[in-house]
Amino acid sequence: MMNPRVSLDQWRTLQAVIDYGGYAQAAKQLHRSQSSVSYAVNKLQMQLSLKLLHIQGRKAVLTEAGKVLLQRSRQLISEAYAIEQQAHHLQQGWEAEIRLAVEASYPTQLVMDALRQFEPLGKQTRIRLEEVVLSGAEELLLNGDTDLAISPFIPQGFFGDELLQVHFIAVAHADHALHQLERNLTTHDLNRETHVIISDSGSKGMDAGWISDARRWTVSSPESAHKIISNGLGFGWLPEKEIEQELDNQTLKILPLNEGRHETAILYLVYADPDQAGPATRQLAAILKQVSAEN
Amino acid sequence: MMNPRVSLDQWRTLQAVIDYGGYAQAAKQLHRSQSSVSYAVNKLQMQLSLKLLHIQGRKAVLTEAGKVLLQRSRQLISEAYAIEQQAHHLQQGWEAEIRLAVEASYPTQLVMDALRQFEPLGKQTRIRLEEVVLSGAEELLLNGDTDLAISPFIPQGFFGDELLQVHFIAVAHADHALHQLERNLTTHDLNRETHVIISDSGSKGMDAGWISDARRWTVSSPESAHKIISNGLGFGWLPEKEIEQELDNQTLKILPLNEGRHETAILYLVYADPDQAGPATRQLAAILKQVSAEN
DNA sequence: TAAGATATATCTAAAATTTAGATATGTAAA
DNA sequence: TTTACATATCTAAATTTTAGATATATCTTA
Repeated sequence: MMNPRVSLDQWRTLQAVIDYGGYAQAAKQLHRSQSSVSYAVNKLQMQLSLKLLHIQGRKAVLTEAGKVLLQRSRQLISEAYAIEQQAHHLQQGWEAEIRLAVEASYPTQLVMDALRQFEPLGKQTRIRLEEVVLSGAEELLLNGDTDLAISPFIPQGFFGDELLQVHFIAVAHADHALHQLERNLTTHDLNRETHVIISDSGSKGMDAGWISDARRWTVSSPESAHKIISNGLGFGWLPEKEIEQELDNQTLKILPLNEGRHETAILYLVYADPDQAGPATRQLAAILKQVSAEN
Repeated sequence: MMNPRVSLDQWRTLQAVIDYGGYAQAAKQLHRSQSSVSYAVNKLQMQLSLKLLHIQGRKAVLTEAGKVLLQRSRQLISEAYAIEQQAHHLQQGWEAEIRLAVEASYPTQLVMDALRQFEPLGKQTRIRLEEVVLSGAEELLLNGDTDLAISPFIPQGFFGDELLQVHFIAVAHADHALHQLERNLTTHDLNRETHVIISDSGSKGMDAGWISDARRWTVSSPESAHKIISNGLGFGWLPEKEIEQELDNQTLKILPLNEGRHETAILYLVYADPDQAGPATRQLAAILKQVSAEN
């Protein structure tokens, strides 16, 4: 097995000799005697059977081998230190990992903004991000497979805060048949065309839209739905924010429905367990609320 | 400054407890007493103010924090060990880095084959690969900026071995004007067409081909030349190996020249200094000769 | 070129850390 | 309940590391 014989302290001492410009200076900085520093470095060189420093005049200078190994040892030391930092964060209750489930209609940009803000505060906390659709978040919450979820509803027995309202608009490509009728559309009109709907990533199979549609395409992400509709292959409800530009330049047009032209989905931030949530989870939750509110 | 307080030995001991299934077993494997192992792990937990193990029944089991930190500490230990390995290789004279300059007309596949063979023998030796053209290798050799070079000639005062002969063939795309004449070509014919030549990556500016060409495109790599010629935008001499397929399927055709239809470039493996070359450099040189000979 | 200042090397005893061995305590299996 | 197994703790011994004193070497400067 791997059994390092050189101690971190020895590497650290070597670094100090170089960084502070000599054995004596290193000794002072490390609050140790010069002979102690000398001992540590000599032992290191002895163990490696390799000279890392040579005395040039009366100054210690790195050999070629010394340069190479010093550089690697710096990484080693900082990794060792980072582990201890993480231990400290864990000791204070910081989680090593947060599992976050995000409903796909929640704007990706906001997730990214939140993670960027969280990162420096996150103290070594990894984020495991899962994108889910509709009841997908609920399923993860019920199974205890996520710590936080952004979901369009709050499952029974859970707590959550409103994060964001997403406005869905019924649209089709400007060239789509539904836009050629030039009158308000009826259910009958819609039933003759391909309806693009987003399927559920959970296993419960709750579908949005009219389940009764004869002709429909089911896709697993809003991006796919968007792409299909933008290509004129069907109609459907898409998040307002995502299609602003296409509405502006008239590639997509709002369907002239009598009702249901707009649908609003409210996205909630749901905790797996608000009491057991650690400080990192709370921190991330706060940031998510903030970026959502700013939006 | 970063000053780890936990020693490698402590992390190593924690690992042993887990890997060998208990304090007693770890002690046996580490040739230490059970109380010594107990002491090391306790000190570790004390220093981190964090429980890493808890006793379940009469067995030591990792806590959640313990799992996270153990995993990271494994990396730490193996990095520490790797540094010592590299020290050993350096001690034996293995170079930390080999700088290799390769003439672009040397087949990339052979470089890759050689590096793949070298890697396990290379003992932590990094390779710095530079692709050069014509006098580029010479310049690096003269400036001491490379250890090994694959070059089309051996600069004054250097030593080298023949590696490979590269056959260049004068070609143009089948649809190219030069192929429509259906007779042997004259210098005059060539001068009316675009000649694609490879420029020099050195600063001396030795160009291959006829410097006198009125119409010529100068490119900095054989790949670019190949691409241009394959697109019918000019003619030029390309390495036989690289265009075998295109000659077979007749996209490229050999120019019916009276002379100079073929040109042979000999590539040499040149040492910056054969006496000072370390074992890794010699090893790599041997592999390069071998893969070149097999070709 | 000699003296003083600066820097590393080495020696020894003291201090600190780590280890082993003995024993205590607690759990699981027979 | 007894036995076997596993970790915890205590103390003294062994080992490692440290400090302080001093030696040796180099650079600076007069």
